[in-house]
Amino acid sequence: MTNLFVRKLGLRVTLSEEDKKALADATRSTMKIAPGQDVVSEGDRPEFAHILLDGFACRYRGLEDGGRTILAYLVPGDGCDLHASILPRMPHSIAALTHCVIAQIPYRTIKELAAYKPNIYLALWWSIIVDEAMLQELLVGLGRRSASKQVAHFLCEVITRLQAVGVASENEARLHISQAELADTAGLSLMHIYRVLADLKKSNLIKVGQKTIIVPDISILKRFCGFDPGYLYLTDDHAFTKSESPAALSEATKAQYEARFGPRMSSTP
Amino acid sequence: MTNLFVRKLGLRVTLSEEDKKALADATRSTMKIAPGQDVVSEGDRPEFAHILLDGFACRYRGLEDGGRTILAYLVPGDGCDLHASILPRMPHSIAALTHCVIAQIPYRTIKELAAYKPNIYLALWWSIIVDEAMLQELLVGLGRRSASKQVAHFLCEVITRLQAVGVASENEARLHISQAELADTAGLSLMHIYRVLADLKKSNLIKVGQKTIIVPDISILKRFCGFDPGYLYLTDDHAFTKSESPAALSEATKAQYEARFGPRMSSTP
DNA sequence: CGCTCCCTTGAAGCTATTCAAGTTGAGTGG
DNA sequence: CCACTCAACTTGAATAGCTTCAAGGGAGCG
Repeated sequence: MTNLFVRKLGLRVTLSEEDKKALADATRSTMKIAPGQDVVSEGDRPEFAHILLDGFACRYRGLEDGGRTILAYLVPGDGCDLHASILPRMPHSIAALTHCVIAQIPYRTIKELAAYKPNIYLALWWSIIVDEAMLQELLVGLGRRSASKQVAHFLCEVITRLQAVGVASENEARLHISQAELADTAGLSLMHIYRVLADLKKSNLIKVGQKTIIVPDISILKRFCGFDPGYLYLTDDHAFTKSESPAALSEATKAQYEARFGPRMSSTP
Repeated sequence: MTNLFVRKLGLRVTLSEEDKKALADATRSTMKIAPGQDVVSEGDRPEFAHILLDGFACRYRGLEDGGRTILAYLVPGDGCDLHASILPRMPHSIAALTHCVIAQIPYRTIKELAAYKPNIYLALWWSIIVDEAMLQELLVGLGRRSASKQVAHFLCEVITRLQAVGVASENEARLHISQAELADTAGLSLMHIYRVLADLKKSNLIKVGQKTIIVPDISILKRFCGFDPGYLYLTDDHAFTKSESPAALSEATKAQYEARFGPRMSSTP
């Protein structure tokens, strides 16, 4: 019944069985996307939110010169465009990097869930915040870290997120990312990425194959680039938020809502 | 009664008089911050949201080596940390760059406003989205644009945002930013920023003074770097969102929810 | 008047890009 | 199963872009 999306949201907010069921229901209708295909394209009018249930995808912006900048990688359980519903058109595209299974949810449903289920509202809020935090981390690294540490840091981030949903093992990880994709992410040229990867390979931090990067020992890579996963909020450091909010807020919000708009049922006699 | 914060939120969502009053009330208590001082520091426990009502500030992350990366500039009317309430501690600092007037709002109040007032909820949502969009734009530029266009683009963004709240004129703009601050934003060295600015100066696109950059003709600068302000959502391109959402949402959502999950009140007899 | 912070200047050196070939590997059709 | 093809990876050399180091000048502030 529960899928990776539900599991991921549940990492940061305590969801009731009812919440979980509602989310699982909403993500029931899925579709398959082939590698390289767009799930959503820049300029589309947003109607459905997309949830990546299996595979590996990215959020990117096309550029005038034909290139692209990858803004984020999406791992199973991630929302692709959860918070775009109020926009007149999509500001970025989503592309599948491997074979993907994707659930579609009409934005109406998202809005309903957010409006009536405070825990889900909170969980969605978390997901925006973490998205923004990842962007910030990328930005900080881009300016300040050396290219090889930046690439290593990025790999650590993706691996950590994969581990959080149970898709990567503790020690070794294998990512299906091409060097061209990495170049589009880091804002470096393909050539330079190649040389950076060659260095990392020489230091035995990674192994490289066709569209594949293998990290034999993740903890060593983390030490190399000083990776601190705090900004992903995948652990229970923020537990006080978890305990403070869900039950308390849901009752309070309900009461507040009714105070303002009148009782729900009785308003339509 | 209405201040720049209210005005700014009102750019993207139609606020009722009641909404405006509530927001104006919430931002009544203000404080002054001297240039260079932190308004909020990394690691603080979030209790109050801060709104910049006058002056110029930035959001930044400190680095191990003593440097910093500036993640965003804040202009009058901007929220500094509106959406951080659920975090256990602040992931970044806010610093005043000039003399600033700042309003404090307890996060409880924000949550209440968001819960009771759908328009305010929407307006806050917009502000997160635009924050993220600005980060994305920075990231795209950092990788792909030449240093001088990147700096020019950044200047255009800040000026456009100042114009939106009526703090900058149509033609000329004067920004109180030091070259060191620009360097921390663009992830470039101070020297290089200097040379980039020297180039822009030579092309008569800007004038440079002490902690001051003057743009004599903004439209020329925009043309130079191909600035498209769409991502700031300051115009009425997205007007359909404005009219569709506020009132409609609450009624429609209510009905939809009940159609889907059954009546609420009667489920607990 | 002297201090400090900021902007200005020059030169040397490293980092990343560009251009121009090659090589390898996976998938395809004969 | 083998040749063919295309995409991805590999290599080297030349160049542009950015950084670092070092040092001098000018504006504002006490």
